[in-house]
Amino acid sequence: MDNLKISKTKKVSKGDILLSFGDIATTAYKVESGCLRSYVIDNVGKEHILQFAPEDWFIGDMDSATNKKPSNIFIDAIEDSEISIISTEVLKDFTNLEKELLVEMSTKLRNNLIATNKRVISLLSATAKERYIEFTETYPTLVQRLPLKLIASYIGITPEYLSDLRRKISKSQKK
Amino acid sequence: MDNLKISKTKKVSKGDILLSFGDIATTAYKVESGCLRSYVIDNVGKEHILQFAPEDWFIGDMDSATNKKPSNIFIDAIEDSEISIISTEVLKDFTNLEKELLVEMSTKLRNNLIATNKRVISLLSATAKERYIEFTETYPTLVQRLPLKLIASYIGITPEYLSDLRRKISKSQKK
DNA sequence: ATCACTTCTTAAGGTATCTTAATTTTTATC
DNA sequence: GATAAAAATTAAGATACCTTAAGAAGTGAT
Repeated sequence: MDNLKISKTKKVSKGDILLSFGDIATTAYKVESGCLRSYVIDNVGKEHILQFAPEDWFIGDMDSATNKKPSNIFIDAIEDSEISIISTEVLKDFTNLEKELLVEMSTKLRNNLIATNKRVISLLSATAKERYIEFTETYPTLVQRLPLKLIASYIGITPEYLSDLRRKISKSQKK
Repeated sequence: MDNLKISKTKKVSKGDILLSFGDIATTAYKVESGCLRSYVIDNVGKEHILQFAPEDWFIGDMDSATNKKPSNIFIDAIEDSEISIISTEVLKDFTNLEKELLVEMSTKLRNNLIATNKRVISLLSATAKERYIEFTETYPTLVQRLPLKLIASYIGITPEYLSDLRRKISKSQKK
């Protein structure tokens, strides 16, 4: 289950930017240790996190890599990390790939799509509080590990409001 | 580009339900004419539309079909439609599929994932007004064709508020 | 054409979530 | 271990969007 062409690993420091708005993505990343994230910056300059990628996760801009167009997102390291670099050549055209790799790709794409669909459902139909609780259940280790403001950005609320929610939640649990 | 096992077509009437909450999905649908939609019902009984499927689109519950678990969604016809029924057996395990089919699947999954990611970005970072304008640009034919309340549900707002937004938008264009 | 039904509009008041800003707590650095 | 820097908390006021409700305008069936 690891047939993607992978370079030897590389170390990056917290804060290092691996992909910027406007770049055309030619590589994606597999995180060996540490944590990366992808995010957009909206019209009013605010960041919104699309993905966290801790150990064993992949991260990249599939749209930019597939369609050779300038990226709308940023990818950076939110912890000192060790990463493998993966060429995204394969994404553009699947016809010449080996069968084994195709099976791996399809499986990853399918699972990613299922997860992303769940996130859409959550954003459409759940309150901020519900989304936060979902996040803690889905990513219990990340909740411990990441600063509150990054979690707030991922679930689509401000850090101030998440702080508030946490207080309310812990208050209601004490009874 | 049409190697999925497809039955002969079937006619369904507006309002017919093809998949209900709690069902385990064993089929997906390709729409030949008309339009289907998928949606969830939230904690307070409100519908949220996940997808519209007009002509030539596929629709189904990939999570339920892949993992053989009860669906969280509904699929129904929002117009009288003609559909082809596709077995979702293939989704569970890709290892035994022909290469050609794998290429087709991967491509569809990749494109779907790119589109779904864009929707997440939009829900996280755009206002209701911006999301509506995006929708009109992305699906100009659907805007004409679908009732306002379904569009509102898709972009994550109430029909009353969308009606308001439309008025404001047309007012600002008249100047 | 008429009646029922659904969709759309409009408006008033309400709520979830945001903004701003000041204070406290935690973390990192020399 | 002191100081600076970053993160988290708290609170007050603001706003985007929702709820409710009532009327208007379409749409379909007889």
